[in-house]
Amino acid sequence: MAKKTAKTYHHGDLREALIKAGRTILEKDGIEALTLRACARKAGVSHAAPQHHFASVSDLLAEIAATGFEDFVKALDKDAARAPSPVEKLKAMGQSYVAFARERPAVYQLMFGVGAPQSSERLQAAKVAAWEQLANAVSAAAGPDNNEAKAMQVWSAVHGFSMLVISQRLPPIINVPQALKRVIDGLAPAIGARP
Amino acid sequence: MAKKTAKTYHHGDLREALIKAGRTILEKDGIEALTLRACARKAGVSHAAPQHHFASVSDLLAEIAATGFEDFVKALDKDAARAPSPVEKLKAMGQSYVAFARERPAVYQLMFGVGAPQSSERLQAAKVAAWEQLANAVSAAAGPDNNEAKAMQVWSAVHGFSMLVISQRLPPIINVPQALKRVIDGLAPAIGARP
DNA sequence: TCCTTAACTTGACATTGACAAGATGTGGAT
DNA sequence: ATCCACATCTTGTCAATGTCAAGTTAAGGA
Repeated sequence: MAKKTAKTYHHGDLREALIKAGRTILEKDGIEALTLRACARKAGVSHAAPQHHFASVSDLLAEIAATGFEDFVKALDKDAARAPSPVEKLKAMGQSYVAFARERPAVYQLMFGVGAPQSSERLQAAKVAAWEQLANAVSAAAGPDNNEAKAMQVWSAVHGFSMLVISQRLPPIINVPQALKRVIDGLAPAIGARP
Repeated sequence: MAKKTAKTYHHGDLREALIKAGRTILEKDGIEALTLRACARKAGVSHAAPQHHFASVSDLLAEIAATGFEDFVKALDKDAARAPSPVEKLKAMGQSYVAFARERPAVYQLMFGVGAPQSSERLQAAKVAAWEQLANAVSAAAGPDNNEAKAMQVWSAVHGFSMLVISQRLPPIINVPQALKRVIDGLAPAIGARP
């Protein structure tokens, strides 16, 4: 206890319990297993109980995606903190980015999937935090000019690589670690950062 | 007639009709409307008719995705043909790539989504064709060294940008055309191509 | 002409998201 | 302290979906 926020009524905090259950299902059995009813079952409540906390399944998915973004930002921060220079920080974040996607493909898919839900205050906040983290790292490494476009360029590279790897769309010829190294090493030059 | 392949039995060619119906639904109403039964309805057959042509819904989606890849390769080829030099061809293909994704987000999502189906001979062939088209363009612009890694770098950049744009994950600050220009202009330098 | 067999239909089942109506318990008002 | 309004949760139901099973239709060779 003490961690929970609401601590209301019967269940204790069904809202957070459902989000946590969903996150567990997502990481264990993939996104196709992530249903409203499965979350309710895992939380030990009836199939219609989530209705009072989430207007639709999309709202629940948004909250689960938000926890994904929160963990994502933490992971990148942690790895960036170890790096000495801004450029090294940027590269470390790139590595961390791809590693997150490869280790939690289902979560990453939910976070960045096309059909993923848009709204949810918590999700919006988490997305903004992720973006600012990236934009700040790029600014630190390359100066403030063309800040957004440069950040988009970096983001596109690591995001595209991650998506291609986890979506299994790569031809078998590809040496993934070698290609990853090339993508990471290309980040700083792309934004005109002095090494 | 004459275009159809099987021309069998009652319907004429239900297999192709279902693929075409699916493609229409996909582009008109998005991927969430693309169901087996909806395709059957659109083709004017009963809900279980597709069973004899596609073992599961995943197999039908794979064939629809294959048509997407086929159109995709055609579109890139067409735009690349207009460009004079290898580097210009590469840039034209990048533009064409992003344009395809933005014009047909649902099709693109089906083609590259994480949950998208893997098998299907036709899909495999179409994917290989797309990859070779890209690899050849990169080779022509940058020479044969590190061919695959360079192609992956280019692919990651345009794919990541496309996915971010169509998944609505961008902060509103972003100037999309400006960011796109930066991504495209970055392709040739990234692979060490002489302009 | 018949008959094997592919193509298609009808009907069914489990699962899902969503809704409605009832049961339950919490916390504040009196 | 008692009671009541209301949030919380349950039970039951509905339409839609993918899949399967069994029956029906028609095509093309024997």
